[in-house]
Amino acid sequence: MDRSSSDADATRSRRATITDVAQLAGVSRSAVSRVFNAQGGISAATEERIRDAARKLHWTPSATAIALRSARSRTVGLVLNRPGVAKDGDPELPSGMFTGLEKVLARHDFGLLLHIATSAEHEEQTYRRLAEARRVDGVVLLESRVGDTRFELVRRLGLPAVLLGTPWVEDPISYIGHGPRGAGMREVAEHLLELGHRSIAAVSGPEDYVESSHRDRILREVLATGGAGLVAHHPGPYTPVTAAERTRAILEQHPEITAIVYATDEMAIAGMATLREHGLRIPEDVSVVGYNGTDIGAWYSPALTTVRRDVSQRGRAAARTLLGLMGVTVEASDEQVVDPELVIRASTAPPRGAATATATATAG
Amino acid sequence: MDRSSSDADATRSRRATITDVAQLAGVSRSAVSRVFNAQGGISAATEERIRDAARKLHWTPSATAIALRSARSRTVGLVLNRPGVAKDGDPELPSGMFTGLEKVLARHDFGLLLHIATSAEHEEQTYRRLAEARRVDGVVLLESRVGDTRFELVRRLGLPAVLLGTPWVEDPISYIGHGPRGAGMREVAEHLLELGHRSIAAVSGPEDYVESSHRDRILREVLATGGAGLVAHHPGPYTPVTAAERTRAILEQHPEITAIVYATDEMAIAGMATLREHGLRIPEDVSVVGYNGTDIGAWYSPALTTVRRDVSQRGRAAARTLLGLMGVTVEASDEQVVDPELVIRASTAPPRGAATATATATAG
DNA sequence: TTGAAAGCGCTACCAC
DNA sequence: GTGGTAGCGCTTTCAA
Repeated sequence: MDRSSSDADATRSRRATITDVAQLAGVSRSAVSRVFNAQGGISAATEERIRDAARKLHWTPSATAIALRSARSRTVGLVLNRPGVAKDGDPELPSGMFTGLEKVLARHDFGLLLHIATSAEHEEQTYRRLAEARRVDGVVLLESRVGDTRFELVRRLGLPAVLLGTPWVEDPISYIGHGPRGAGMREVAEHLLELGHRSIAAVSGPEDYVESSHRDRILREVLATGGAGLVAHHPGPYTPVTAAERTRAILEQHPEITAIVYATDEMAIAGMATLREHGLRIPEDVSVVGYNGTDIGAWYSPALTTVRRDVSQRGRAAARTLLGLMGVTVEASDEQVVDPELVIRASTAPPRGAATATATATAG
Repeated sequence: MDRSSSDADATRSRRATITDVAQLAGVSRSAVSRVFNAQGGISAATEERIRDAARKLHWTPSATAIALRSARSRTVGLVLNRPGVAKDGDPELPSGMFTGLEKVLARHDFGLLLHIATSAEHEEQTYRRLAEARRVDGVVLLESRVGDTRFELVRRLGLPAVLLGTPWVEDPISYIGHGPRGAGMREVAEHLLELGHRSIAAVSGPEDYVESSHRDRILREVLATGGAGLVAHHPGPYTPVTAAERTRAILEQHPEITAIVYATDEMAIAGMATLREHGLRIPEDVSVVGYNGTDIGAWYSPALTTVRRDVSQRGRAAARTLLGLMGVTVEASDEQVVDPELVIRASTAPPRGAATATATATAG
């Protein structure tokens, strides 16, 4: 092969760099840089020539070079802890949240790096690696846990972080809390009280999840205030299978309950199947409430009463906060924080033979 | 503030670089580099000193610097097209797939960069940006469409890519196909035929999705072979709401149908609600089949017959292929490709008054 | 077995 | 307004 003729090819195939653009435009590299960083101090004519050259060469500044130069990767990390992956369970990704996060990050030209850890150690190691290799400028923390060591960890690593949830103890970390009103559980409790329920069970999330235990606490408190009791409380993983098991346990130990509150819609659906197996009708014999409805419960029969949250909005808020922490000037948002909303459908009704408290309670 | 004393602080707080490690170990930077790249040619004693120094300084090579130096970012991009985001629908992320992808990528120290586009143009622009800014070394393409322009695009951009699906036309792109057997639809069709169904409807995915149309084609062919007909075919988006609407349309125009095949479990659940509204019982009056069961259908009443696929495995396969394309030596996998599996549950049964073909058909 | 030095693509400081 | 140049943290010849 003729070596000299391949030169042209090489030149053509190699990705353009700022030097190529400068050359084509007949200016220095600094000039090109200035144009693309909107620093001014370049005449309109020159700028035009430079932009032309860049366009012709399909040139865009190399993210990598900029990252090295500025010591910022313009990337945010997200580590999901999904032990289930090991046995190939289906670790549902909180998609609404991703959407919200990504939307805001992309607008500021930040990328979202996704990692999935399969154990606590693996998780910690992942954060450590991301930080030490300087692959990310900050991280989003999900699923706040009791005894969570991640806040301390990211602090030690010097990694800006935002928690989507509420820390288990007072902590200087930035967070998007689940709100003071029990993330909608107050409304759930009041709804059940109004219907006349007095013996209620909860099939909730893991005990060491801050939000889950917060939801339980509010539920218990509000029920107590209304003269009712949370007579059975079964925390556990967010899986339908175990929800079915826990439902069975409740029916054996507390046949008197007239309503069950589940931690997710999927769990509620599994629970309803179990209730049916035991010959119980919904809502005539037992009322059922889900959580975080992705509308799937609406199609169930009976349609599932649930709590709906705008997780996408929470994602957006987290992204804005994190960008701020990383020193990016982010537009002030006039976005209202939307409270969780109780969606009353057909799976809740007054218990059998209850004095219908509804009439009096609803007045007002 | 005493300027000279702050020097020590600065030294301490600044992240360590390879130079710091070299200095502490009393060697040159090249020596450090060689140790961490397992290039050999370094005496055991020196290596020990270097590793000690690195440990003491918490030093890990900067991913950014390596990226610049090697012109590879060790990152893979994934662009999801979810127009629904605009109206804040819930664009479900194929979580199993992510898990599979990430698992293999992480093992090779590759990151997964997630982007969500809200339109075809936005999508194309995203790929372009990722490529031109050299943020990724390759991309994973999802949801193969008829008339898909992405293969051509990534080729022009010089971006290694793997498609999770089958290209709409013969194309040199690497792909993890949906398999020759109709992604499980052959089994669905045979199952319905055996039960004795002859008038069947399909509420399927978008017409321009390759996999969806492939599934429909196989369904139609196998049914025809068995002397049955796909009398109604309603493609559309993967949303429960429209599935309900399409179910209504089918009932009006083709009251004779005895089975409906849905594109997803969620759509099937919405469809079943609609069937019930019309006073039809499942499976006595109409049999229903879902797809891609995330087990949620198992808890429905009646439990939903569906097709189960190991999407996580497909994700792993895609990651391996892509890594190969990017020049990473990836361990040969002995992982078997698992065929989609028909999961027969309670939502399918012989049609009313059908000669039970089951006995004869199943024999063998 | 080890070190010196060039250079990856870019920005920012300092000249002119 | 514009150009020259040092240097971000690393790898990789080439020499010793």
